[in-house]
Amino acid sequence: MAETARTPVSRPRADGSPSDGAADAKSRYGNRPTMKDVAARAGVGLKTVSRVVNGEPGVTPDTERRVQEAIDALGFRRNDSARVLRKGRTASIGLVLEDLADPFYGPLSRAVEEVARAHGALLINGSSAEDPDREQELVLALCARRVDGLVVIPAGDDHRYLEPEIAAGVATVFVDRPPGRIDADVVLSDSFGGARDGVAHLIAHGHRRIGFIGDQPRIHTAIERLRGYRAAMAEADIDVDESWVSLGPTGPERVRHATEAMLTGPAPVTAVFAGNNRVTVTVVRVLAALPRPVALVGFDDIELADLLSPGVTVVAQDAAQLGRTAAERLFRQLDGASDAPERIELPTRLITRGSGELAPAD
Amino acid sequence: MAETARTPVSRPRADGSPSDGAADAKSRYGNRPTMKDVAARAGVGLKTVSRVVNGEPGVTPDTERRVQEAIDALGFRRNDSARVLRKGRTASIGLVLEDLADPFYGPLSRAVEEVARAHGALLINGSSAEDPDREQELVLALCARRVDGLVVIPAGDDHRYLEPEIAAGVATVFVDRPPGRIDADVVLSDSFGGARDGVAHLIAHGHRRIGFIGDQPRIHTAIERLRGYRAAMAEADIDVDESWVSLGPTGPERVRHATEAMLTGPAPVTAVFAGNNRVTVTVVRVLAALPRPVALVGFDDIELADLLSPGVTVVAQDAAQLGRTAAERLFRQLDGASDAPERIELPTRLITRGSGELAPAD
DNA sequence: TAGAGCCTGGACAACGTTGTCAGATGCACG
DNA sequence: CGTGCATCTGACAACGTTGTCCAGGCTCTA
Repeated sequence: MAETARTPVSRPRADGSPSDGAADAKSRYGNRPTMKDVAARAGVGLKTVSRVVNGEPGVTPDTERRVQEAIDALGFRRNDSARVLRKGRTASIGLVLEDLADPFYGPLSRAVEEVARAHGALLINGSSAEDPDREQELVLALCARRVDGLVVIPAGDDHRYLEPEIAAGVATVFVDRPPGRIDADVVLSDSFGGARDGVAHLIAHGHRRIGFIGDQPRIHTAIERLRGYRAAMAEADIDVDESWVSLGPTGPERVRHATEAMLTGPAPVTAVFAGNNRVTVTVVRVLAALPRPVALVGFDDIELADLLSPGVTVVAQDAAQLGRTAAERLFRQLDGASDAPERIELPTRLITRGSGELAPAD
Repeated sequence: MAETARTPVSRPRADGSPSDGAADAKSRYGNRPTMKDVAARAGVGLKTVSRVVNGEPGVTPDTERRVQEAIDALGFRRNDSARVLRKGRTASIGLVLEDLADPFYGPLSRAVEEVARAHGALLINGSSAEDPDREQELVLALCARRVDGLVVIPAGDDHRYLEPEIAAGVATVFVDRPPGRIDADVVLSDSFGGARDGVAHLIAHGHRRIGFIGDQPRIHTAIERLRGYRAAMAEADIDVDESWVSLGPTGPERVRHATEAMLTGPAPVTAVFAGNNRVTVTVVRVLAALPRPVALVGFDDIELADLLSPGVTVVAQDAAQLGRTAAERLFRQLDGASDAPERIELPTRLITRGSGELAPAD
């Protein structure tokens, strides 16, 4: 399976230097040349090299050429760590999300990256795996790196640990879910409204026994979407049988069981509202194996939803727009705007494809 | 759409300090406390604070408590930029890929992150958008940050620009595609073998006129998969009509036209081999609209492929394993291993779901 | 009780860069 | 030929941290 190439290549450490015991800082980046080295080689002062490297004015073309030659000859590259220490801005921002492998976060992450790039900043990101402790650990690690700003999709519900950081000037924007116990900018999708519209859509197609399967109640969007569900039901004067509602982890097993339970319970549902993309995927699988059709509306769009039969009707949110909006807000903070924290809510969009328009089976 | 919260919050810069003209370094991180400040407040020496912060031995419990109190009171957080400068290791690695929003790269990126996390490193990533210049720009920016190592999914085909960096000790591993004109570790999927198997599968089901739609010929995997296609055809003694082969950008329009062209050409194909996930999705859409069934095997698995009718038969590669292997190899380099560069090729897996087992329509 | 040895704590330099400021150089002009 | 000015250059300190090394106080034993 694994074939080894033959050609050897020059490696660092290949010389006789002691492998690790190097005491004080020497030969640490494999002896990278510094501006001092460049200056010595070019026969100029340190600051002149700095000027050339940073394109500052006040260097004669001839001097500049000499410096440039020395840079090329030595393979010099400016050490941005030192630069950061001196200048105080790192030109990097941190993104903490739940799981990079979740297709919902790919476009969001990419959008944040694009905005960062437009502002000349790099993106450092990490996944919290929906674990509040890990979220905090990650956020604080990013703060220690002195990222200029943070975009956070919170896993926890208490962000007071961020207060000293924000006070110290770390720009912070929350996305997808609001922060807990602190006041900060946040960009959300309209979970409540989206869920209410989706459920109302099912009701409009004749359903009255409608199930709701959502994420863990710890998570803000789960609660909001459930609230939307209840609002739609109440508006239609339908009493919600609590066996129709299930919140919990979004792993396939739990969702499968929950779905099957409400399909076979005392008051079996004729339609299901799925609380997010992961739930939707599992519910689609369960429903596909059933003899009778059950209507479905899912929160979040999913790829290929249009090609299933029936196509999956969804309440779509624009992940890229969420990321873009948050990042832009972040850079506005960094550019010195000191508006009061704002809560921005983006609308959702109902996309009908068939599964939500099925009539009740009974 | 956007409702504004009322509550104001303490902002940095809210004080009377001049907004920007601050000359030399002062009040840059919003006046973050340093170890010196902590030391002064606790009435101890600078180094003692350092010891407490880093959990080094040699501090009496009483002193430690005093220091810890000062830290909490001031909201001190160690400045890792300075630490990096002093220590020479940044405990961060860079990941350059094509597009974070592509579902193929989500799990890969996540796997790299997990390995990095296990080694106490942060992940900085960026998208090259399949542009060689942008790849180089990103890679060099990461090198300037002094990342300890790089995982690169190359967009370009000449990586000599990395030679000085590698020589200077930046660990480097390429993934998914091999580097150009330099020798370095690389972790690949077996594109050739996978494509050959997939096409052979179609041939085994009676197809002889088989189309191949792939990515741009600049991209290594596209070439390898095409080579696999040709190998399978040759093994079955089938002459390839060049109208059956199409390489190019993987946007929906191009792929749609290419597919339609080979379905209606002089020697219309009865089956299509799709060169990657994006191509597959578009081809599925085109084929779904056709009256007669056309067989399809795609490279890369896609979500919900099992729920389409017919299910989509694919040659699956394990993106997470790709990322994990590369990252582990990277950290082995960082731990001082100085093996010769290796080329690791991971096997692919044919997953039959229906679309690849359709008989030829004519 | 004196000496040896251990433990704790702190002064200091260094990491590589950039801002400040003063010195050096060259040129034009009187 | 000397002065004044503008331009170019470099010495130096500082950013916040950690490694080295030594001083002082303590305990323990002979």
